[in-house]
Parts: sequence; structure tokens; C-alpha cells
Amino acid sequence: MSWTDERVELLKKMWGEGQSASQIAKELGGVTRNAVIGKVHRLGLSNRTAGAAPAKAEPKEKPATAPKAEAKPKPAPKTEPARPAAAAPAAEAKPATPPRRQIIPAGQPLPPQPSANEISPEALAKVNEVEKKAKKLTLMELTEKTCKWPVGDPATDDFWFCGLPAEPGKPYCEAHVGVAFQPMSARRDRRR
DNA sequence: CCCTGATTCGC
DNA sequence: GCGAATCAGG
Repeated sequence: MSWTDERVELLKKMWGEGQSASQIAKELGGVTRNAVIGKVHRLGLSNRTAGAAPAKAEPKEKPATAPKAEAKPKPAPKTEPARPAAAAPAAEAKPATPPRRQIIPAGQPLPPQPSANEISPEALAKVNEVEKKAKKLTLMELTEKTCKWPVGDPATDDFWFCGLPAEPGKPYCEAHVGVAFQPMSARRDRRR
């Protein structure tokens, strides 16, 4: 396989979306994550703007010659489309007051979802942060290595699974592990 | 051990 | 330019 325009384009897109090199490699096919990383470097887009460690904004001076009209500063933090297959139907974001909510469908085998109590506030905040970056996978897209934390109401169409890289050996990503597995000591402390 | 990106260097 | 091997970190 070689780096055709389309493949490079997809690479740029996914990298910009914060996808990991291995994920990109898997998507592209025929390349390893090393190849992806190598290409990323050669393209000169090694650091993506993750929501951390901005440190210094490097003003890239263009060599005063022909300034190619290129407008691509930052992909605005819009809700990523990215997954054509999974979630799309119920277009609009959040219905102010969904018809009926708060009702528990029928399934009891749903994971914890500790309703905003007993959990350390910081862990909660972390989860809220993370859920913005969630990959919003469908049930079938989950693997042993993706976070299986459910988000939203299963009775609604805006229901998905976190899908971020799960902690090895655990069913959830780091953030969700934080709220899923509480040290009993911490619980007791808070309860007391 | 699982994963991540970064770098090196022979091809 | 390419990417496997390696390195460094979580």
C-alpha cells in the first residue's frame, strides 16, 4: 500500500480528530501504526491540539513568498461526525425535555451509572469531560479494549458507549473506571 | 501486559 | 519517502 492522496487525507482527518495511530492504521488497512506515525511526522503534523498542555502557541511564520490560501486552523469542537454508520438518526442534540425520561426501561443488566452520588466530584467532572471526546460506539462496535460505559438513555436514540481505549483488563476507560470502581474506603469515608 | 506517540536508520 | 525496530512513557 502507498500513501495516496485519499489515504493521506483520511490520515490527516482522523489524526486531527484525535484518533490514535493504531486506530488510523486499522482504518486505512495495509499499514501499521508505525507507518502512520512515521507519515504523520513527515507531514509535519505531529502535535495535535489535545485539550491539554498548550504551553506555548507556536506562530508558524510562512516564508513570505506565496502564501497559499489555506484555511485550516482548527477543526472547531463540533460534535464529530466521523462515524457514518453508527449514530445519526436523531439529528438534533439534546431535547430540552425528552418526553419521558428517568424511567428505567427494563434491563437490569446495565452497568452502574451511579447517579451523581457517592462519586467523587472530580471523577464526575472527569467523566463529563471525557464524554465529549467519547467515540460513541454502538453495541456491536465494542471490543475487549474499548470502554463499555453506556451514555444516554437506552430508550432514546442518543444512546452510545464511550468507546475510548479501556484500561487493560478492565471494561472501562480510565475516567469511567474512576467512577465505576470506587475504593470501598473512599465510599465509607464519604458516607460517614 | 496493554497501550500511546517519538525517533532512528536501513532500505 | 517509507516503515520496522526501538525507545520512552502511561
